[in-house]
Amino acid sequence: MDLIFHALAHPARRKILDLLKSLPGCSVNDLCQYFEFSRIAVIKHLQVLGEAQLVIAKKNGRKRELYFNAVPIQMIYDRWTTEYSSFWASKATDLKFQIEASLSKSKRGSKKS
Amino acid sequence: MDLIFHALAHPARRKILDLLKSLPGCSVNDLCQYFEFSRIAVIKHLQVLGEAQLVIAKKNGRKRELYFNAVPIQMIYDRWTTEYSSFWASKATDLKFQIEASLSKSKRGSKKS
DNA sequence: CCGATATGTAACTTATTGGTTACCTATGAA
DNA sequence: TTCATAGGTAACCAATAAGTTACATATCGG
Repeated sequence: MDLIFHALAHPARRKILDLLKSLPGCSVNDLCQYFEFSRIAVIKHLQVLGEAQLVIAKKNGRKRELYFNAVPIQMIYDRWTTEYSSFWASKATDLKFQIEASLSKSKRGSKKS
Repeated sequence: MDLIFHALAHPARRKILDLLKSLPGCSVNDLCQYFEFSRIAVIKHLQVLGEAQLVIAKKNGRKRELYFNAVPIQMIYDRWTTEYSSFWASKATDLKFQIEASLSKSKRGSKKS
C-alpha cells in the first residue's frame, strides 16, 4: 500500500499513468518525448511505478510495451470508500464552514514562513 | 492536487488521518501519543496535511481541535473514477495474466515506512 | 558480421524530506 | 504574578528522492 501511495506522489509518475492510459503499449522512448528530463529519469519513474504494480510491461523484441494497471488503484479506492466513506459529506465536511482556520494559515500574524 | 497526493504519500500522515477519523477533535498532544517520533515531527506532518486541506483545526483555548476533512479525498476519488474507471477490470487488468514480468522484479531493496 | 536503436545499470550530485534540539508564544490555573 | 501546559517556529542534520553522465546489454536491419 505504501508503494502505491509513494508512486502516485510524483506528478511525473501520474503523468506517465495518464499517458499509458492514452497510449497503451507504447515504449519507453515514446514516453520520453513527453518529458523535459532524460530517458533515464523516465526509466527510474517507471521502476517506481512497476514496484507499485501500477505499470506492467510486455517485452517485444528490443522494445517494451508498457501498460497501465488499475488494480492497485482499486485497492486504494476500496480503502477510501470503506474507511473514509462515513466522512463524505458528513460532519468533518460541514466543519469547513464553522471553523476559523485551516492549519495551513496560522493566525498569529507575528511570523511569516 | 499535487499537495493532496504528496500529503498522502507518508504513512505517518495517513495514520494521522485514521486517528483523526477515530478521534475527531483531538489535540496535537493527543496525537503524539500514537507516534514514536517527537511532537514537532507530528506538527510538521499536520502542516503538510493542512496545506492539502486534509486536516482542519478549530482553536479552543490553548488547544487545537483537529478534524479530518474528506473533501480533498473526494477530489482524488473523482479523478480516478472518471479518468481511470474505463480500465477497471479491463484490458490492462487482464494483461496481468499474459505478460511475462512486471517492471518491479528489478533489484531495489525494500522500502521503509 | 556491422552499426544503429532500445533499453537498462552504476556511480554520482543535488534537492527535498523527515527528523532532531533549542527556543518562543499563548493560555489556564494557583 | 508566577508557573505549568499546549502549541508553534528556527536552525540544523541525516536519509532519501530525483536527476545527471557514462557505460553496458540486447536486438534489429543492412
